[in-house]
Amino acid sequence: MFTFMAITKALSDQNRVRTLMALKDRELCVCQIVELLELAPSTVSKHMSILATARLVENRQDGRWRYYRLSGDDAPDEAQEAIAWTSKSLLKNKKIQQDTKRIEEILKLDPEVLCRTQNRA
Amino acid sequence: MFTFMAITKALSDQNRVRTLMALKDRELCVCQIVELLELAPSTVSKHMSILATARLVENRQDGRWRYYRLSGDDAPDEAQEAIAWTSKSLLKNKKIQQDTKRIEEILKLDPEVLCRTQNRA
DNA sequence: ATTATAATTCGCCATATGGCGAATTATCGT
DNA sequence: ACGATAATTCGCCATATGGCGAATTATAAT
Repeated sequence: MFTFMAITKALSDQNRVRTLMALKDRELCVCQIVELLELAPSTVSKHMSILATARLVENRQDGRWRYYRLSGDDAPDEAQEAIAWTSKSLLKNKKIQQDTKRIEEILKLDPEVLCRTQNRA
Repeated sequence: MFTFMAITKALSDQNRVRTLMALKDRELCVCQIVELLELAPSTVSKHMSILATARLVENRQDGRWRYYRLSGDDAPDEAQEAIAWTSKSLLKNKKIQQDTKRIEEILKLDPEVLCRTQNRA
């Protein structure tokens, strides 16, 4: 029950769902997600930790960057099925498709340059 | 997106999820759900309206009683799949199984008597 | 070593949410 | 018609949540 509720709570915020869908075909580092959602890095970080606690995403560290990706076979069945259900439900969604296009633009940018401007007060 | 978020928000509360699972094999009137969750009728009513807005449940009126049931084929695919995913995820869950037993007891009681005590201040 | 910087953690604020009881609405039984 | 009553709506309160900026941590580059 705890696992299941962690998943539904994680999915109950639109920005977290957008993030999850953004990770469908690729991994992204935090500053790329910041760019997509247009939120403060601290906010995105909190969102990612909620998604990670629900086992919907995993991450790897590469130097100063941390890359997030959708969880794979090692995640609980509930989480994998949640991802599948979410993907299926939102595949044709307009906002998600817009995000996909936006991500393509973001990926063209140099991450060095992208992050540079975000973390300053 | 709005439809999807309505569903995930509806599922993000444990009492609403318990209610949904309680409706798996039968319809229940509000006072029976009150008895199961041990919440005030007004609280349960609010929960039911959130579930109904998400199209996860439907209801019919029978005199003074209103019976809620899981949505069927007329509900959006997303809702039907949400119900299926939730059921599958929680089928073996202990708390849900306890609820099922409790409901069997509640169904033995006369609804007239059951409701009588609930709505008084 | 020192500086720069990607990400997280912390402290705070505004709003959303879940809970209750009182009041209201609608239906049933007399 | 009138009182009883199942359910909802309303008004309120306490807590949870999502947001930000400042401070902290950890790594990279000089």
